[in-house]
Amino acid sequence: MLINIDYQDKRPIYEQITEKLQNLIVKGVLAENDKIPSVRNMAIELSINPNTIQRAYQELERAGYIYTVKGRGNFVSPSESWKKDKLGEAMKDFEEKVTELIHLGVSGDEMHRHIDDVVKKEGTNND
Amino acid sequence: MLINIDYQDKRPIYEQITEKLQNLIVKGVLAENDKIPSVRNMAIELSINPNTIQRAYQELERAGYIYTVKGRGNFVSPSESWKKDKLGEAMKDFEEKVTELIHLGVSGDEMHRHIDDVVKKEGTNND
DNA sequence: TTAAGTGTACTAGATGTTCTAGTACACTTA
DNA sequence: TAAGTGTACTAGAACATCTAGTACACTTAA
Repeated sequence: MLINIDYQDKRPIYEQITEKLQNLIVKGVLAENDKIPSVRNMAIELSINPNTIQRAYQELERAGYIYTVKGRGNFVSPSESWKKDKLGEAMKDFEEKVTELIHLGVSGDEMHRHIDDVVKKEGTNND
Repeated sequence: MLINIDYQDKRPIYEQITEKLQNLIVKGVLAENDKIPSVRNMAIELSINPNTIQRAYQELERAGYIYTVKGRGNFVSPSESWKKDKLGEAMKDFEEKVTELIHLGVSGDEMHRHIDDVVKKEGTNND
């Protein structure tokens, strides 16, 4: 089971699928040009309507994370097509969070320490 | 006009109001025990239904940002009642963003520099 | 006491989104 | 040709959002 749906989550199903596949791609779990499950297979696997999967795949294609070949299936795009956008977004979110933490009284030093912790943890886990 | 509504925004109106008032409180624009506009006044000011404002205020009260006195109005809660929760949330989001940036190939040093930039900028602007 | 302003609760209905259901068609591959 | 694929369309159920209107209890000040 590649992904799973949280029915407690208030967000629409297609958005959950979009986000989870995006994460798998960004984190490298799904490699470039990997084939992802077909609309129909994924629908059966998750017990939801194929149209809902299709919508998720359309969003992913629009955002550059996958590309579609009619009659063959959907495949993971090379990172060049999404990395730049994703990086811009993530950097903006990052700065917003830093601003928020400052207003909540967190010092720059404390944030520096947290970053080092995460870097150390992530460095040992993967890649 | 304390806040304004973005009708292009896909999120519901009551959520926009909740978020914007939350920001005003966190950033200290609205001080502790300040009275915020009444449900009816805010509804007139924003040209929307009073019920929608009421819902936003209910969310804010539930989250501890304001307190309600029947017959008198709504007031900004002292920061003790929300600061801890908000800090926990913000710290979790922060670490998630750091993780994401690592996967996108951003180094810890680069993040450190960004933090210092934001700290410098925010330090000169307010408080 | 009275009037104005406040929060709260409720019903009803319009609107838009999400999701399902079903069907159909064009393409690729074996 | 058959199986598997993406795509497009209509129709309707279910749900959340928002508006509209009404009513009631409370606080404050005239």
